Amino acid sequence: MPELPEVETIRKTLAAAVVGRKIQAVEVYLPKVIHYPGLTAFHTTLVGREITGLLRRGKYLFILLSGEYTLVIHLRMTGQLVYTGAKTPYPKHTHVVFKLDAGELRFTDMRQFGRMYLLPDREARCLPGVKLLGPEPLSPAFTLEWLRAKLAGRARKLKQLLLDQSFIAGIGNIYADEILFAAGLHPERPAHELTPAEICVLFRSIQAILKAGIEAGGTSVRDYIDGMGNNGAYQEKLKVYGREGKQCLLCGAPVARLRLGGRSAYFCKHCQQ
DNA sequence: AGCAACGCCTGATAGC
DNA sequence: TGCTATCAGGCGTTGC
Repeated sequence: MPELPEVETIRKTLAAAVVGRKIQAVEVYLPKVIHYPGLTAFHTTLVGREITGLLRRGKYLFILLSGEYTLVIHLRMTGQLVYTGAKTPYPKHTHVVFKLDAGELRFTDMRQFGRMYLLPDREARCLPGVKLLGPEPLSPAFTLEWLRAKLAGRARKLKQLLLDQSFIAGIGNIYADEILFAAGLHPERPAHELTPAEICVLFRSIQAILKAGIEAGGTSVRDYIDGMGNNGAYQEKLKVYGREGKQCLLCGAPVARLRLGGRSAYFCKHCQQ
């Protein structure tokens, strides 16, 4: 599932292929993907525009277009955005195709959760899901002091706080588990219980794990591929996610799993007290 | 306000 | 073999 490192990898790999390309036609096979505007406006607004850049905010991808328009895309669980030659047959679950002056940009999504919004630049930043995002964990806005202040007085469990996009932007289930393992912190620890030293380790772990994920080109554990259709490599570095019952790579104890807010949390009972 | 539960979706897998 | 139940989980919505 595309989290911050995956969306960042898609952004980088796609930018090399599509920036400077012109949109010549758009095909929509699953209209509900287009959340705004209506289908007719979606087509007429896009055709003829040039892709001028790609930005990422949290798990959102912003495709910047000439004339100050932005196509905002959220891939949710199984969305894929791939640049390919026009002759390649459409894979299953291809829902939107942007025909460019060279090649095509295709959106496929098995579970149909992904969404697109086409808006003037100013309004794109005001989308409810975007406006409410917390700080970018790899930006200067994210500091140890900020984290310390935000954790104080929060009774929530650490894992659920890390997954809250209005707290910090871009962390999903896989990296949340890996971050907490790297920090040696139990996923159910109430946020306000952390000592200054633990907050410092958590802060460093958030940045280190996300950076490592980006350097590896993301985690291809199920559906994720980058903008050129290639797998990432971080799945080979996962320490706890998806490893229930297997030996902890630090202490050898079996990796445990518990359910938190309807999703799995993998952790080591010995290393994360 | 803060937080938990639910619905959306298809395919892989487990169990009978 | 073939059926059904369960699970994967981000996020907008709803309700406590």
